[in-house]
Amino acid sequence: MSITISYNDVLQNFKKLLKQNNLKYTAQRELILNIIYKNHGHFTPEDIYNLIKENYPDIKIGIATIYRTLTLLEDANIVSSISFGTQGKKYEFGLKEHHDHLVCLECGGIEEFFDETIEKQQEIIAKKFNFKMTNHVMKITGICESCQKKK
Amino acid sequence: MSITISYNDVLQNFKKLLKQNNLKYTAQRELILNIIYKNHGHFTPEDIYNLIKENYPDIKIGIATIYRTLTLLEDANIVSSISFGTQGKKYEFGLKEHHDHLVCLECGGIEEFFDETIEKQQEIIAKKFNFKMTNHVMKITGICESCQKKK
DNA sequence: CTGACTGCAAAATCTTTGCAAAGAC
DNA sequence: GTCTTTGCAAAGATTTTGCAGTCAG
Repeated sequence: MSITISYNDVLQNFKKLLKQNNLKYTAQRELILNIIYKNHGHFTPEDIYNLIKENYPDIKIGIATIYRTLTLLEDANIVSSISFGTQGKKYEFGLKEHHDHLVCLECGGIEEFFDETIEKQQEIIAKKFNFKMTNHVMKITGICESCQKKK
Repeated sequence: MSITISYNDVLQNFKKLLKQNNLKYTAQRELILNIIYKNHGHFTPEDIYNLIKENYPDIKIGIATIYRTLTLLEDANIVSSISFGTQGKKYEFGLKEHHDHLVCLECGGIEEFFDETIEKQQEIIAKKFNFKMTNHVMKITGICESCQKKK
């Protein structure tokens, strides 16, 4: 479903990108990327902040840096975000194009899926409206299997 | 594509619903429903607030009432909302189930579409994951036809 | 060195809440 | 009259920004 890229490659790519844009490679930026890459999952900026505080108590970091870095990483198509209305966004490693989400209303868990039919159909729709598609989001909300069983 | 319901029917339905839930029919609630129904389109709470201020200068209303009423109307499945990350939500008349959206990044305009293939595929996916779907959102972002022409 | 980056705290957004006064029934 | 609703302003929650000090290259 998706090609696995080693962290080393990801990091090299990130460094190259920073250099190309006259940006600097810093411990904070690396750490944020590292956390998103290694903890496969979906994180709010606060999640990432807390994870860094817990696991790297020596590193000084502010929440603003998390936001700034996530914006940077998203612009660079290294991470992507999924929005939760008023309750903010969650970020994950990789490009949004590659999959969509099933979001559980009960536990907040997220499952991912990729569906060729939906991908293709989106392109057909965009074409029909002469719409130049740059992105798309598909989110199915409901109750996940394990939360259904709990009851 | 959708059945047209007269405003009178909508209003009667709303009144009945209020009564059933021991809620009161007020000028503010009616006005908010009215605006969403008559101005076919997508509105932020602030849009609605401004429209009321402009068109009904005699009515006193606070932004909190708009939020409270929109929540009420959404719970009652009379209006639905579409989320824009940090930048809040837009509300429109009618149920979300009936269509999805094409959102222009340039002008912020929204076009609606309904696609049978996508609707069905969503159900297939939910079933595959044993996921009890209660709702879904599909949003295609990009540049709309008229904004492409402007350049 | 120089300009980019950072943390901090303050500001900006958007939304919700507490409360006394007003209004629906 | 009773109980809900309202407007207001204050509080929350999340995100962004200004700035002086720090750090990468």
